Formats: sequence, C-alpha cells, structure tokens
Amino acid sequence: MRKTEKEILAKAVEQFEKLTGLAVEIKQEVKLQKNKIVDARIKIPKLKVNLYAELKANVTNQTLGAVVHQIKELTKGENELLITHYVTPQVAERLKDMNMQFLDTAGNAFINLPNLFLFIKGNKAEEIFGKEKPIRAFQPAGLQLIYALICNPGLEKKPYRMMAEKAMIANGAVTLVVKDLKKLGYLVDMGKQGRRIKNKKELLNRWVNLYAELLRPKLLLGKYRTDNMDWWKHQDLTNAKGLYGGETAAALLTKYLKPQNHTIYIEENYGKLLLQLKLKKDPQGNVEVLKKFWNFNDTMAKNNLVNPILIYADLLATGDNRNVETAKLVYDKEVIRYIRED
DNA sequence: AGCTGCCCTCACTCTTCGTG
DNA sequence: CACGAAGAGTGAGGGCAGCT
Repeated sequence: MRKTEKEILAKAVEQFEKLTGLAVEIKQEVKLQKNKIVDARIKIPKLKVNLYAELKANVTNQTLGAVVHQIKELTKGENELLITHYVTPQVAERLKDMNMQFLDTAGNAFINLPNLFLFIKGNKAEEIFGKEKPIRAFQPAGLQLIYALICNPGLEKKPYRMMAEKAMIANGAVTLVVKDLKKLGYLVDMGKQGRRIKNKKELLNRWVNLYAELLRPKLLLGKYRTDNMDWWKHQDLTNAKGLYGGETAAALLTKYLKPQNHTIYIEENYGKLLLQLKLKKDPQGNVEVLKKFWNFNDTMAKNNLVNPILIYADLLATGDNRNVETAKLVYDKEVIRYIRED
C-alpha cells in the first residue's frame, strides 16, 4: 500500500470514529477467500462487524463505475467499503444509489449496516492534505515565461498567446503562471493600463536559482568535445542558429576569464553546428549543447551571445569562484538595466 | 446583431515518481 | 524494472467584451 493511501486510511477512520463514537480496529492487507487481498479490514467490535475496505486515492464521476465494480467483485459476499481522499456530493449520491459504502477523509460517509446507518455528504475536502501544491510559476514552463518577461520589458501587457509564443509554452501554462505571479506580488493588473511586473530584482534572483535547479537540467541535448582550443574566439554561429552562453559568452563579453567549459544554446536540430565546430560526442566533454527555450531576438544575438541574464545565470549555476566573480561583473554592467523599476 | 480578438478552461497526453 | 498514480504541460474550443 502506498504511503498516501495509508494516510488516507488513517484519516478516514479517524473521521469515522469521530462521527460515530465507535472504536475500530484496523488490519491492513487482509486475505479473503481465494487468496484475494483487500487493502484493510475495519473491525467494529461494538457492532460485531467487519468491513473490508479498498483504498482509492481519487474517485471521480468517470472512474466510479469501474471502481465500484472492482470492489464488489473483490469482496463478494462481504461488507465492502470504499475509502478515498474525497467524495463530492454528486459522487456520494451515486455511491449510495449503488449501495456502495464509503468513507472519506473529509468526514463524508455512507454506511448501511443492520444497526448503523450513516449518510453524510457536502463536507469540504481539507485544503492542506499532505503537502501544499507547488507554485506553477516556478516550474519549468513558468521559468521560461519569467525569462521572456524579464528579457522583454512590456511583454506582460501583451496577450497571453504572445507571451506563450515568446516563452515557447502553451497558453494554458501562461494562465497558471500569471495567476501565481499575481498572488506572489510580481505582477499587478492595472486595469486599462494593462499588467505590470513588480519586484523585478527579487524575481530575477529567484529565477536564477530555480533555473539552475529545475529548468537547465532539462535543456541538455548533449555533451561534446573538440580538439581545437580556441575555436570559440572566431566561430560565427549564425548559420547554425546557435548562441554562446555560460563561460564562453562571458569570456567574449568581458575578456575576464578563460573558459574551461563551453555552453551553446541551439534549436533542436543542430547537425550543422556539430559539423561546423567538429564536435564529437563525449559524455565527459567540456562543450555542452543546450536547447534554446525562448523565441525572441535580443541585441546580443548579433554577437552570437545569449541575453546577459542567461549568461549571468549560467555562470552562477557552475558555482565556480572565478565564474561567480565574473557573474557580478556581468550583472553590474549588463543585467542591471533589465531590472530597473519603472 | 455579427464580428473579432482575447482570456481561460478542460480533457487530454506526456513525464516523473513511488512501490512492490 | 514494470506498473500505475500523480503531476506538469498542451492547445483546441467556449464564451465574453468591445467594436462596427
């Protein structure tokens, strides 16, 4: 039995005891005849009754038929019971009509025993069950949108579909992320004057950390090696549609460091790039090719560089001391203008 | 009233994760 | 390591607001 199922079992039984004042004994994984195993046996000593319970995390209108059928099949001839996280009022009615006894963690129940009848519906599901739901704005799709928003001042005022296009995510994701950003105070709706980003500096900080943790790992297309040491100084990637990021970009931009590792962002098909740079596949190689996750041009592109915000994030993601120093330079010189509050 | 552009929902697919 | 559940992301389509 899964951990969440165990939690559901404990919670639902607790609700039952509270409702009825009856003490119960639980035994998990009980064998029935023909070696069938049922998730739990709920014994109510006072009523001299056993209920055989099956746990289902979620039961919806669609799945209800199959679930009930499965349980009745399993516990043939016994007192069957469905235990689940939450039963909506509508589902409760249907279960009652099917004479399917149930308990949920919100205290809804249908019990139809010779000397105990219970039918309770309409109790609300507890919001905080297990862990709170994750912030969608800080999932990969959200991070892609935040990047597009910071790189393109004013984009937040544009229609959702345009934001979606620039960030290379679906419209639906924009809805979720915008909601979150509003809740967190990073986006305000000013009615006629449209939406507006707030606290850009703080938002960027969070983005940089989460980028390294959640988005960047998903972008890796491959690791490569090349024998030429200085190739990156004079290779124009325009034809191959590539852009330098990370240490490579920082070196070209600041002349402050000698890159040990190279980062190239590129669109999905990158055969041209491999040919041009004579890159050989090598999991230990020092050239990483990452998938481009934005769909807009900015001023640095003509120099084969990604936006300085991304260079900054790449440098910090390495954790290397020298890189962190360089990141500060890039921040003061280039990034700062993107996070001015206006 | 009809048209247009926009927002947002929802049913679905894809991906990840926990479990036996 | 295969399976199913949960979670994340998708995008067509419904419905609404503002314009003609």
